[in-house]
Amino acid sequence: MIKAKDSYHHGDLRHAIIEEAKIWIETKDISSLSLRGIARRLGVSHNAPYRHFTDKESLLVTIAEMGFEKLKQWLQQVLAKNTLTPEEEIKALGVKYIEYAVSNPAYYRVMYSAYLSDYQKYPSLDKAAEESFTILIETIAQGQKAGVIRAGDTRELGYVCWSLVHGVSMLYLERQLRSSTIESVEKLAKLATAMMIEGLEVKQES
Amino acid sequence: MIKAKDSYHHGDLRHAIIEEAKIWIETKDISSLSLRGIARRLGVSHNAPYRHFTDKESLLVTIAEMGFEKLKQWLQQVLAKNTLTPEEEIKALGVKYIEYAVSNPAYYRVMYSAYLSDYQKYPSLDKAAEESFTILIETIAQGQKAGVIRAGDTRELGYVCWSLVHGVSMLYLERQLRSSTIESVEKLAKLATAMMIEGLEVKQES
DNA sequence: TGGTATATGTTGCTATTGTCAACATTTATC
DNA sequence: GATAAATGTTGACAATAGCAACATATACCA
Repeated sequence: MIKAKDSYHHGDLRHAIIEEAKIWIETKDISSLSLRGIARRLGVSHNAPYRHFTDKESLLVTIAEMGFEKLKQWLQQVLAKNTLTPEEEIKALGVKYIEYAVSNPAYYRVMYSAYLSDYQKYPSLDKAAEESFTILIETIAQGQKAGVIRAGDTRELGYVCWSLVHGVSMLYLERQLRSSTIESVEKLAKLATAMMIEGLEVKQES
Repeated sequence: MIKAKDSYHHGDLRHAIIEEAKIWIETKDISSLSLRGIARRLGVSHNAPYRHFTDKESLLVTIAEMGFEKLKQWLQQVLAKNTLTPEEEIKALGVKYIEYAVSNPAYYRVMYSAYLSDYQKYPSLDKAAEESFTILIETIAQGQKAGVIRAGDTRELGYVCWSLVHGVSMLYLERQLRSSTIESVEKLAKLATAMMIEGLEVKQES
């Protein structure tokens, strides 16, 4: 979205900056992202972005927050079905999580890219991240209450699940999984979550 | 290691640069790393590092390679015991992997920090990464041969294990696991690998 | 309707960085 | 001991983040 040549005001610069940043991060990478570069592409002056974001980091924080918001929505879609057992739900959440990361690489990279290691500095970002994690935690807790998921610190079990899907997502996005396609990640996601569930289930005495 | 004030040559600048970079990445973060900053701290001119590294990326590549070398050594220590069952071995590899990441944050961050997404560009780095992964793969393959680990694409099973331990490592290093200490990660590592093994084991008919 | 405050954009500046080229000094080699 | 190679320095340029001062459009209010 380039500024109309003759108008002084862009009209929706804030939004345009965010979109352009997402495209940049998706097609190039986050480390090369520059506010001036974005401004140039949008046909505005090099300082125009500073009217909408106090600095580069604040743009990234905004994008990360949007990303967590969207992730939360994706995960909530899984729960909305309301026809799944707790185990199926956890599995479906895991698969959905990876699908989200694969489908929204720019968001996911910003959310977890070490550029924002200090989440504490941004309470609203911290809250957004925690809220999407809470969806998983509560589902696990329900499974525990129903007696189908192993007892133990719910948050810790949640960390294990989260680590798994985060690992798959990151390794895929950073191209560490050799010659992997979207389809093969999808397959990997199903395998990984299926295996994880076995570790989560209550064991029968044999 | 600062240069002796009166000597023209540093003596071991290449090594000093690497060490300084590791300290920087450990105490600050990778995105703020600068060659000029390192040179300044070492008391040499801003261009001295270019006699040892063609550019900033090549320094990072060197560090990443060293990191994979060291990781390989850590993992091989587990196999060296030679007293474990395949399942125990896989579990121990997972725990060791996370211990490595936690104990060598600078290495681990450089190895997986998205600054080097193009591993293909650096064959020796690519090779080093693949070699440490191979240790896991071969252990899983042995377990499959022994009939204790589930059948299936060995590499894919390896990806699942790797994703899990990578996820734990990254989330810890990027401070996403709230109020977690080294001890709590250690505990998390054991739980995660124990759960993973249950997903890997061959199922008895019940 | 007109006038002023506010939001939004621009221009120009400084400091920092990566990197190149040219030059200096030391060390190695024959 | 002379010359080549390795290592370090100085000085440049371009790009970037971000500040300050200024310009223009828009919103709002009497």
